[in-house]
Amino acid sequence: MPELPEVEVTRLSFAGRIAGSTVLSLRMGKPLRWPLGCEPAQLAGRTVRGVRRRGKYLLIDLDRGLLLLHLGMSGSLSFAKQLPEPGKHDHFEMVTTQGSLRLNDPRRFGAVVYADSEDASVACKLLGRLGVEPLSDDFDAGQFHAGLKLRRAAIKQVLLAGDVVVGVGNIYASEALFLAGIRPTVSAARLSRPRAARLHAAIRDILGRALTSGGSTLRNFSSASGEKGHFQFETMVYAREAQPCRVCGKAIKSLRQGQRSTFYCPACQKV
DNA sequence: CACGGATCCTGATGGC
DNA sequence: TGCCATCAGGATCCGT
Repeated sequence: MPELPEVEVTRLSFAGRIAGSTVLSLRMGKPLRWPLGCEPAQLAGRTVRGVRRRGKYLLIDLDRGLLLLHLGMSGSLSFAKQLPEPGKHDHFEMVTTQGSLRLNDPRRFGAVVYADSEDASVACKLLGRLGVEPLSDDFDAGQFHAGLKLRRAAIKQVLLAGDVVVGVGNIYASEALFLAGIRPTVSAARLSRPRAARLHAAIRDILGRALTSGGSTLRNFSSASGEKGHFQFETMVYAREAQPCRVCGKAIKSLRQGQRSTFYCPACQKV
């Protein structure tokens, strides 16, 4: 569910409310993708300084150490002064003096990992290979083009890999490529500079607009304060197979790339 | 070493 | 509240 916009919407929905709190207790449910990496009780008494985002990771800074949270495919957070009784898919909960933060993640592809610092090996392993932040000033069209030139794989898969640019998942990869008029199967290395520049602009545009719309809620995504996203109503190609293109009217097609479905307009998107 | 595939897990959906 | 196959927003690891 969560790509960059959903993760950022989540962050914005609780960062201000949890900042400055003191951790009272931590509870882990069924195993997530990786072990927590410390004894839960060890974190009691620490202060929450704030919440940052890097790619699709949320970084909860403590006065000593930090927690790295990933929502995987099906994760969502809730933060409230009082939360209802935990359900079967609630696998992490941190009670603080200002409220409780809970991860609900049916598929358990998500993760909560403690690191002593961002330089600790666990953190480096998870964050070290991440590409540039697409909504930051560091995301430069020229450098993006140079990065793509080194990759022969299909542009859609290079976007998903996250080592050139982070945060673009399966929905927004299809959407950005539609906006840029680029067929998802084109080799990244073969994109001309102007086409790479169009894609650069399209990624910023699509992620920015999705963020403004509160993200996409396909199944059950909501922010940590329970707000649903509504960008799913604005998609041009994603999950619209056989429906008419909103621009030219031709039927949207789908294909599989690396076990993921891709959607595109055969007329608007050029090889 | 860049790439493609298998893999982790549960739930929803649709065909039979 | 049938059974089975397929698919789902991610990303790491492994073999080539």
